[in-house]
Amino acid sequence: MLSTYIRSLPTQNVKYINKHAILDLIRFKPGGISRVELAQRLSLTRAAVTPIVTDLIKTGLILESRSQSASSGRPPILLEINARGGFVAGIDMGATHLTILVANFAAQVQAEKEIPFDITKGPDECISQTDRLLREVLATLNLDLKSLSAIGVGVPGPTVAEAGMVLSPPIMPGWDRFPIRDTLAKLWGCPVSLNNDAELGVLGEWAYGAGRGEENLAYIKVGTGIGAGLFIDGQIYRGATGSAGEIGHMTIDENGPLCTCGNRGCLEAMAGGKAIAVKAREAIAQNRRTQLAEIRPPETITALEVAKAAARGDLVAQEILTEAGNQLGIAITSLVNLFNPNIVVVGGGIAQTGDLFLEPIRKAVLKRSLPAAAYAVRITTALLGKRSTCMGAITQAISTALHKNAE
Amino acid sequence: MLSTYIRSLPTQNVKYINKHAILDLIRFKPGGISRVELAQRLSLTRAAVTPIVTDLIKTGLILESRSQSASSGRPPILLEINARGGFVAGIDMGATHLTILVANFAAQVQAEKEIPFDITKGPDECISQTDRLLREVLATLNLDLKSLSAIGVGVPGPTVAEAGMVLSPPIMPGWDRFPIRDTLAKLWGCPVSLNNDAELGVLGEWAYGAGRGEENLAYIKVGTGIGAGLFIDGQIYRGATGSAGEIGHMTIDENGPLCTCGNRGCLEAMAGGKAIAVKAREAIAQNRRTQLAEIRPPETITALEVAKAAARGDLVAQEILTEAGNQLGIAITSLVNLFNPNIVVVGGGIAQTGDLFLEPIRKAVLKRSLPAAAYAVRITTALLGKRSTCMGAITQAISTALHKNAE
DNA sequence: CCTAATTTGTTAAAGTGCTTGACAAATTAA
DNA sequence: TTAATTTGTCAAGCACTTTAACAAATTAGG
Repeated sequence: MLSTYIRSLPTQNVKYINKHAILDLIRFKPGGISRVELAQRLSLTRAAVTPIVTDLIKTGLILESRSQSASSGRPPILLEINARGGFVAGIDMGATHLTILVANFAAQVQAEKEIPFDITKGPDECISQTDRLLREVLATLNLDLKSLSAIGVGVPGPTVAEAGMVLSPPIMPGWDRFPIRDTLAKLWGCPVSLNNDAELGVLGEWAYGAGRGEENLAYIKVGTGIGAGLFIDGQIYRGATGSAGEIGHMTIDENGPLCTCGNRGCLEAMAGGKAIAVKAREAIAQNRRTQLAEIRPPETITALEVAKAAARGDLVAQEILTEAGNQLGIAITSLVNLFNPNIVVVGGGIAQTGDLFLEPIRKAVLKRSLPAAAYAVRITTALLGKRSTCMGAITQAISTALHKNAE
Repeated sequence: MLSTYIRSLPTQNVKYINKHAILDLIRFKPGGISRVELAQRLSLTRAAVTPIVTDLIKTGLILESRSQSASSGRPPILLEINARGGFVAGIDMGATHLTILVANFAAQVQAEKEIPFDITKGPDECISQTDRLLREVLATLNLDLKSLSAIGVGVPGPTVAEAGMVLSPPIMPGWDRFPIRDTLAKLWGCPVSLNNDAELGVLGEWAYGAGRGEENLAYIKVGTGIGAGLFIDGQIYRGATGSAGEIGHMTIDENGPLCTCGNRGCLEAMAGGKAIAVKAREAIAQNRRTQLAEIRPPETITALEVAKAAARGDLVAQEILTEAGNQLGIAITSLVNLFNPNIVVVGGGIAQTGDLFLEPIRKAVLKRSLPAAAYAVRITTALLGKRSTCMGAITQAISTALHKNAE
């Protein structure tokens, strides 16, 4: 039992809670769900579900759709989110790229744009660049800002979601305590939510990706930095100060290379995007035979190009990736031992190389984790690819929009 | 928002839920709590609390007690658990020690006994030994098994709480899938709950120890093995298969000493009780000047004696503990970065050395963790000392007893 | 010492929103 | 066509809350 549910139920809220539970169940059930199934899943009676559903239909949030009857008996009426209810935007402000997605309330992507970006240029320039791109994307759909019901934003730093800002971010100079959410909300005139990119990554993969419906999942974002997002029991887990999942500065080798954080042998300094690029340049300097040597000047080599070369069969590139995968595997082992998740989703540009990168991770976990945890965990690449964070932002935004409209 | 509370509220249950929430709030508020405060904390009205409290008093689960009025106005009537409601037992089956506590429903310890123990002797012998000790403890109180309402048991291995057994435990040969809970429940004729010792450790420290009322806490048990228990949002966090918190086999040094699990440089192999004893023997073999050399034969030196010698000022012993603390610090850093807890409670025999062991841990965390997480986390020794696990078992048992009586 | 102010706890009426049980609707099977 | 089956709706009843008024027990102040 160990209840400790210091949680109560004023009757005022019970319809509210049931209504939102029904709404979420409809949202995250692909292909629609009937009233009967809603009742079963929520331990309610059909009679209790009916008026709530009627209410949601009247508000225009959900729609009825016919279904092919599977068994005998009256065929169920399927319920699904009204895609035409409105639009939301999801924005991924990465370290080196800015991605914006516009989707409808059913999370169907309507338009997408990505441009190079430099988060270190600070709030002023970055925000005006983001503003321009958002307007551009909207223009392609003949929409304007007024047609957006909510916007979700992801940034590569530890966020305080309630305050809408980042706190001492290692790779976002100039952004510390800048009121990001409020500035954007004022600029765009609609509700904005701000979250860490890895946190949104888990949310996206949980809602529409590889971790659909899992109870405990971790999302590892391998980019310039390395971060993890944790999802526990239907919620993003943020920890005491919102910095949970900071896997990037886990010590892998006490005598390893110097990290930007001042310590030695951090995961990020050994297997992050920059580290991979550095290793490629070192290989070239050692005159090793690799396609990467053709890139001129060598300073422009990025981790993504190493990944592409590896996919084409370049042995040196493959070796570099395997090594990085192995080191990431050590960190993920710790995560698996501590968190014991159902699934670990690896995302970020490099992860799209697939098994080449994943196999060393799987091997490390199988070798080092407790058997019970190691056999239970599935390790896969992000189903949403580089869109994980954006889709998480969109999930957030749709949450805001739907639950506001449901009152 | 990000509700995703796929949780519903049939009205049948609402009184049930409020009743149990009130009961738990009374349990875990030291010194009693008034109806008004209950109402405030649960967002209910006083009028809703009154009949529930009346009900609990009638059942004999709680009592009213006068309070000195603090401010003007009618003084509140404080409510507390009826200590005379009954008795429970908490049993800590450790690797080398067996501890049994008997307490009343207010978690006040009535009797305690500890004997040397060897979990590797398997279920048959261990259970009959435990049975004997329990009867002994009860005899000192003039009680018998019939007077116990519930019993909580902790074991040093990964448990499946619902099944009441352990799964592939590394240090419990012969116990794999043995129906521990059901065997004991039949033997003793009362409800038994089975949990991992570190999990019960967090629960104990959260309920009555150093982590009282914290939202996120981790308890690190340093004994023969090293394990962590995680407490999140009012609940023990168990993960997908119940093996969350397995910190003992985190890799600290890829080239370190061989661990019983087959890998190299696991935390347990470097900073666990056995590793500390081995280091002490090595120091003696090197003829270093230490009080530990007086122990004959050297094979009998234990980690606890190293800790005692360190407390008396023995420099070699202090050096060994500092080194272990440093290595534990590396692992705790990973935990802090991943979990971002409010507090980390270090327990187990060695931890009682206090700051000598804790300072290197604090230093490592401050140096290596993200500033936001490092400054937020408090690192302390277990307030309940070696009783943490037993008190967790008692907390469990009282939960079972109270919530069953409340229907 | 007495009254006002304040806070706690109780009670009855009203209201919310569930369940129960009966029934209508829409299909397949025979 | 009828029976069986399953889905969805409706009205009555009921559980449990809130609202609002009041009783109780104290302190503060004249």
